[in-house]
Amino acid sequence: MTMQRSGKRDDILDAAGRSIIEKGFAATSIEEIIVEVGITKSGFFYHFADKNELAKALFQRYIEAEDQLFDELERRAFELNEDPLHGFLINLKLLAELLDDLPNGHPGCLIASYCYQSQIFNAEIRRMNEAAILSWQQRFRAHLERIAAVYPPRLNVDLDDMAHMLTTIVEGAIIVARALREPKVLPRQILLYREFVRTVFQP
Amino acid sequence: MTMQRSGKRDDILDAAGRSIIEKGFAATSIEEIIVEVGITKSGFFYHFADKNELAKALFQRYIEAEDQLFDELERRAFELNEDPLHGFLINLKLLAELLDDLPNGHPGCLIASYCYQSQIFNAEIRRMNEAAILSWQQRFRAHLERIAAVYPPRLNVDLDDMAHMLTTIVEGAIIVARALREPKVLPRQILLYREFVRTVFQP
DNA sequence: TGTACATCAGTGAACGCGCGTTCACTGATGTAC
DNA sequence: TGTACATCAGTGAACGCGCGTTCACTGATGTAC
Repeated sequence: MTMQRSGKRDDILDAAGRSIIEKGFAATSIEEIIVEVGITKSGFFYHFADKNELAKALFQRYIEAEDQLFDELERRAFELNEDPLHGFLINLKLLAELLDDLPNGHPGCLIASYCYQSQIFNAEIRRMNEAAILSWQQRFRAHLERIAAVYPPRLNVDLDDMAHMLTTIVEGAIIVARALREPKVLPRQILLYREFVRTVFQP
Repeated sequence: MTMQRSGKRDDILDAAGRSIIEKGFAATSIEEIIVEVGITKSGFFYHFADKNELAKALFQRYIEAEDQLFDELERRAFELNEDPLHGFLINLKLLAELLDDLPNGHPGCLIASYCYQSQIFNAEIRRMNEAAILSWQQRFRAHLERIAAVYPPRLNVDLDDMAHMLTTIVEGAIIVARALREPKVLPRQILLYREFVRTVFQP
């Protein structure tokens, strides 16, 4: 009989993630995390060398989850059809539906949350933040290029800007949705972006 | 000979604003503010009852400046023409140019910065945040309604969503621009939104 | 014009609390021989 | 199978520092009579 994985490390990451999204990293104390998880402070420092290591681990875990999620959505979107435009439009629809279901807005918040407190993190985390946004940019840009090869754009728009626009809208809509306490803003903005993409490319 | 206004209060607000946008509110200490301004800690507490009052005053000052700025841009955009669509397109162009010039991204950041640390502020500040976003929403929505009355939209889009989209894009683009250290993202995204508006309404 | 008082814009010293971090130790489980 | 040692996942107590806040006081300017 093998020992059950205790998973306290993951519990710490869960609790920290929730709190950081609510209050920011600086305002989230190790004390409150360990109370929620049910360990002592020394238990925390067994898992993480310092508070910055916690931020890093949380960010890594989040980016991996996000990448897997995008992969999965793409897979489902292109499963039953091969047209790049149609597939991307389905992809966006699925993304909107997913973010509609998620209760507290999706974790994408972390990027913005970190971004607004960048000076308290070390350079490594700032590089990770940059890399994450660039990888999404490239992912979206690849879609748009495949589309443009088949459907010449009817407007003179820059594909890089179009790709950045999706990241921009997701991050921005999370802020607006939180500030207004209207979670629907996020899926609705994604669907509006979808209309824009359709208008640009559809004959 | 009247005494020159010392303006230490404004100095405090300036220094605090800069630091909060860099590091967030919780990570900005009163200590570092007073060092930058050149007063003692007690001097700080002469001007503000506590740290939350500082946040509130900063936010108020920022919202007033932002409103005046939008008023001014509208005035200039509609000075030489009366067409609602043409005027709004000029308005967006002016906004993009303005944000292109501003060195550190515009202060719009504060909204997002506060939003991501909302739990450390009191309800009053959260209400102010909500009110600010709603007032922009109404401002943009009024433009779009005037446009739609003259130019029936060629796409089936919701005007509320279209209005929210501008706020969304500004807030989101600030994040992307900061994370990538590419300030041009902000003006470019606004111009892309402008293309969208043009496409929706222009015959 | 002189005096008394009020206000403005702070100073200086002290406070207690909570924070992140350290360090020596421990009890339960795993591994080698 | 028993024993010795190693590792894992923490505990408990203590640390010093910096934070936000308080409070009695002050020197310069403004105002009333």
